[in-house]
Amino acid sequence: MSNFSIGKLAESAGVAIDTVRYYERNGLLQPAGRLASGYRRYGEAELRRLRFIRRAKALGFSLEDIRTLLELSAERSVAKVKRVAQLKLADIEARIAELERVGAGLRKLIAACPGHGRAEACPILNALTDEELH
Amino acid sequence: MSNFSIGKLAESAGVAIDTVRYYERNGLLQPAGRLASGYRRYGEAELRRLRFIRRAKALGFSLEDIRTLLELSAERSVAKVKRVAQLKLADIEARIAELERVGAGLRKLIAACPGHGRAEACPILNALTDEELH
DNA sequence: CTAGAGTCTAGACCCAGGTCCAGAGTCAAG
DNA sequence: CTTGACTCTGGACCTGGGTCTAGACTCTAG
Repeated sequence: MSNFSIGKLAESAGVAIDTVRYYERNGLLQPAGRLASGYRRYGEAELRRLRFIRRAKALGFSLEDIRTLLELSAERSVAKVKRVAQLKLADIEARIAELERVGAGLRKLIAACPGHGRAEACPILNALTDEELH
Repeated sequence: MSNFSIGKLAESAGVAIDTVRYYERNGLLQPAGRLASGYRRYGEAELRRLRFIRRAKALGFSLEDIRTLLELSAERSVAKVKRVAQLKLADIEARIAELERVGAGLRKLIAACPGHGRAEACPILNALTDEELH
């Protein structure tokens, strides 16, 4: 262990090989060490870092956010990490609120639609056609 | 009224001129009538249609969805319109649920983070680094 | 008539986050 | 040694919903 190819790394972390190279190009992973042949070699540290990225993505962070988190993690800035997480949470909550708003509008229209009859009686079509919408 | 340029149409509907042409290219608007000069000319019907598109977008429909809605609207299929709306609502609700899940995870980590001290004591960093995350 | 505003087209470019490709070189098993 | 799997590179391509550009033409107010 602790000395494996990009294929093994990718498989262990559950991402595609191209993704690993993409992350390297974009500064999320340090440039990997190379064999004489030019093949990349990885150790446990890179695997941990790649898994960190995958988990952060699952928590809703963008790759840009994750670059920041990795820096903060390296400098062990707990306060800043917490702040970044709070901003991301606020962002997620805002997106939920917007979807709730839109969903509520749609739900109301659906409830009022008989589902048959004249198009003019369909509140959904009317909402899309009429002048006022919220 | 009922005979205006693309600029007037775009302004009346609250979209950009390029967007009007983009919609035409992508089948959301019928190819417009033309003057001898090649300039597009529009009437009230196109304005209504463009506003329909704008409102549907505000309700969370994709342009693909809207193409469908416009067809259904033309054939006055109230039942199908309602079905499309229900599918979209289900989609929105699923997105909300996913964001709720992610937000809850993040909120828990933030609440448990003291915001200072050793990096090892930061549950956010730990969650990103440790083996298990749901 | 002229200046300035409006419009035309095809096609490039933007965002994020990858994915895929060709052509060449390398590694490991048998 | 051979064969098949693996890896390398740079660059093109993808999604969705537009946005912008260049260069040419047209329309309108004064």
